[in-house]
Amino acid sequence: MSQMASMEELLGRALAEHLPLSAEDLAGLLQTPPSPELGDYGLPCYALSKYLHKAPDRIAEELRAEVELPEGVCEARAEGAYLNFFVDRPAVTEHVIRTILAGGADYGSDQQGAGKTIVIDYGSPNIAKHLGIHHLPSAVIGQSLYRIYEKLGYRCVGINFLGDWGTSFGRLIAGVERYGIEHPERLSVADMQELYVRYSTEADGEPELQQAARDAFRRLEEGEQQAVRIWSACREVSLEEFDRVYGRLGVSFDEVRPESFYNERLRETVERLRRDGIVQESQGALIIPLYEDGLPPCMLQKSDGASLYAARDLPAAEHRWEQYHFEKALYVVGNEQSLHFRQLAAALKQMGHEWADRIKHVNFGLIKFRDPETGRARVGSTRRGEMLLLDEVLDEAVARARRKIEDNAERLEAEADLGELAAQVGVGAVVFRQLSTRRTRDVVFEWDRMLDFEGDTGPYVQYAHARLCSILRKAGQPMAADVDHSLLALPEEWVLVRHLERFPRAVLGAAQECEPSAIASYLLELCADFSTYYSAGMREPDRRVLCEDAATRAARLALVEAARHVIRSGLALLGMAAPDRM
RNA sequence: GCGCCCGUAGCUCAGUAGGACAGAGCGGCGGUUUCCUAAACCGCAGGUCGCAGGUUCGAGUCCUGCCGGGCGUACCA
Repeated sequence: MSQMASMEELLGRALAEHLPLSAEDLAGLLQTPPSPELGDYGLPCYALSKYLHKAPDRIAEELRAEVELPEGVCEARAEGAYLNFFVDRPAVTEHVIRTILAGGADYGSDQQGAGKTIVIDYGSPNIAKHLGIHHLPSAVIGQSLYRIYEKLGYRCVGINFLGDWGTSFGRLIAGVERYGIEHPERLSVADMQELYVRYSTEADGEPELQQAARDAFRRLEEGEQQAVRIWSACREVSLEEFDRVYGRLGVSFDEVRPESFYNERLRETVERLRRDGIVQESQGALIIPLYEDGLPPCMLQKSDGASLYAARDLPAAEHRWEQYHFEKALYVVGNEQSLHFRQLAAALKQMGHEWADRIKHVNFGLIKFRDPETGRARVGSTRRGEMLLLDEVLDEAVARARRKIEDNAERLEAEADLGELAAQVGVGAVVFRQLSTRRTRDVVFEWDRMLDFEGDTGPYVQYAHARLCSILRKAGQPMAADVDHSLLALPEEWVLVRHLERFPRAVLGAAQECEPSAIASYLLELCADFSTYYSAGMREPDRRVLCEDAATRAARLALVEAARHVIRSGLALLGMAAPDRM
């Protein structure tokens, strides 16, 4: 959808007539003054003085006199070293609101990704274990990036790369055999986890048991029937649980691809690497030396011949390339694996894959827990019982949301809405909390913080949306086809319009940085502006959306409708529901 | 030792390709509900932007060094 040139572009072109810079560069220099009284757009002239060899405030003054104001701009003022522009607010307001209402859910969309594919690897849990709170970041960041890139026109492929292969499954198999479990298919995930811990504990300091586990994994790799039977039973049970929990979070995938899928290819890959002289044997293990890249070697096989996860990532990456010829392949995986992904890219490069640099590790901070004794934060461990289940956290969030909703039950239309609404708000709080902070920061888990519904939270945004919906319901009239936008003259209304105008840029920024928190921050600010506007109408009936004057009311309703669209779209980009009432 | 991430108000965090006086939420104090949903709004208090240099007309933002925390660093993923 081609839109009219933005105000920045128009101003950039006008300024370029008088300056030795391109219209694009000048448009980029424009910023929004700290307060609306100063102007709507501002150009800092400091940087220009090195081209013009004049004092910045003189440049501002001279430009003010010279520049021919483009249509829609009504005044330019020199303010010290800044040249500030005042736009024709009704015209901009009309343009912004019309664009949003015409585009609907498409507002903020872009065609930059047309014809391009982005592969996103997220989720990626290990089977035979519950999904814990530490699985939250990858799942929701990945899902949000998926939606953000999709909005920009990319074809996205979400892949859940299941950890179903590796030495740890040797212990599980050995455990089933050792403890005489006859029907492994009847084990629950909890049973498997317990079995794993039991065996690991027992094997501690027992070389025979450790050896038995290694043997079991080797038997699995060799395709021995009993090992395969136990392992695949465990996988089935795990998959069911993953489906359910990811479903609660609103997370889904296009492909659920187990690591074991690459078992065959792995052999071929290793053979090929041997032929090409890329791998070396070292201390009985198989490695790809990466000294030239300043990295430790990438280890493919242990000295007992069992494969390592790095070995599985190579054929998986090649396979993804063959399937999709991706523009980018994102791996939404924690900080702690940053070395692994640098090795992966370097190894692929050595294998001659030019596309290796299209791989991007979208890292995120760890979820940590406060040690009750030392007071210090550190990564949780299953052994210390610090494994918090994703299910538990969501259950608690939904329960709290439910209580809150019951306090305001009169707002609901039907009893039946309660369960679903509680889920939308409770889960929304958890998802938003994760996505509201820049992804690389570590976070210390705290119940009250994770489940907060007030202040800078998901429910705050959802609440603003519900209020907007409520106004529209109460209006009880269809959206007027033609409204007089000049009636939106309140300062708070102008602030809102400027904010709505920024949404497309927020989406582009979030995509560029792979940073969903940019959307979350945007929404919080937008909703704060709306809440201020809304509350101003509490005291003064004239300032309400549903005011006396019919024409003003119609114009304000259009603004409300536009804001509702944007909040709804923003929440969708975060993978959150936008309930109509709460 | 080396690598990656982080270090902004008591706490949790924003700070847009270096630019107009460092912002928000929580917590604290004080207000707001005959009024479009108070999961809200308004006001007050609170900051040597880890430290020291450097680049620049200008640095929370860029460079170097150091300090503090986290996570990695060949047979886990």
